[in-house]
Amino acid sequence: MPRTATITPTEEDARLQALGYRLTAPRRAIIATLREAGRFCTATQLHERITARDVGLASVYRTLELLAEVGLAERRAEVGGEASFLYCSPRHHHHVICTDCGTVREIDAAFCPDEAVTRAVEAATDFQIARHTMDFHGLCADCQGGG
Amino acid sequence: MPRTATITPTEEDARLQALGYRLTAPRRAIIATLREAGRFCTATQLHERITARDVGLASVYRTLELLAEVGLAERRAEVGGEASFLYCSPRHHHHVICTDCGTVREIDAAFCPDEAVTRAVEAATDFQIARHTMDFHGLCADCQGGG
DNA sequence: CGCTTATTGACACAGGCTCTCAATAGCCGT
DNA sequence: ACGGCTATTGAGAGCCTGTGTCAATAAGCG
Ligand SMILES: [Mn+2]
Ligand SMILES: [Mn+2]
Ligand SMILES: [Zn+2]
Ligand SMILES: [Zn+2]
Repeated sequence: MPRTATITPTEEDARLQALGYRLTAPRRAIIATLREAGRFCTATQLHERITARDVGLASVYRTLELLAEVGLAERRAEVGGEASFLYCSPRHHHHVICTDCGTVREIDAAFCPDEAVTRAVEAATDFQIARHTMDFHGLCADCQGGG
Repeated sequence: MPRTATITPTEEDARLQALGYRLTAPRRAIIATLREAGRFCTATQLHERITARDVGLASVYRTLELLAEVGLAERRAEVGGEASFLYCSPRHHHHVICTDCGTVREIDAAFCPDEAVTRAVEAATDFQIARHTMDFHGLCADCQGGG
């Protein structure tokens, strides 16, 4: 029996480690906070939100940069010049984004465009398609009620 | 017969005008340059590229902001904090983006996800889907040859 | 062809993001 | 478990993108 609660490394943590990056407390905090947010977050927002430990703002930026590089986060341009980041699970997936409250939910590859579509695009463009993105925008269940 | 070459307002120019915005020389230059680039461009890049007239950098920023607002451009976050803009035609369309040289080509709505897919996403998520985005990434014809 | 006023360009300025560097803490080998 | 190597961190200075201000200009309209 484990004496103390074993800190189970999440799947994302493991991925970072596999790529040779050190699994540090600040990184864990940032990743967890971003994942639990379930929406696009700015570095400042995450920095304010992390309370368990004193994480420097520069480290938040550095980690977000790293996550985007590795594919665990998606960077988006925000009006006002401040970038936003969304947590992305390691698996291929797509997004459903609420246009009202900003909530994001992942949907799995079952909804991917048919292989035939990709072939058709290749035929029409002479591109050699390697990957795709697809997002759906609309109102989440909570935001459909009120005006 | 026209004595001088009539400057035909492009479809985008007309759209701006219809929305009550004035069709100025700087705006035309910026739009034309962005459209002809056929790729994501930063404000600085566009500013350097516009030679026909002396356009202020602030005006480039303002126009790009306007275009994004109206739907004639798509804003993207770039590594390094500088935002990039891609010209987007007024019609609904999707993108094929070269992962090597950055060239972007539009493909039309014929490749849209089937209506049934959108319905399935709605059923799976309880969202009310209003619109979607879909981009394909791969190598353009020119970039497939060499390594 | 003038009048009205949206738009421009220059420049000052704000704030997001990065760089530097000494201190800290993962990770590995023992 | 312990110690060493070095990636990583946090603080703060500094850079650079992007915005606000304002007088001058020009688009649109009668
Ligand atoms: Mn995702
Ligand atoms: Mn487009
Ligand atoms: Zn919502
Ligand atoms: Zn290419």
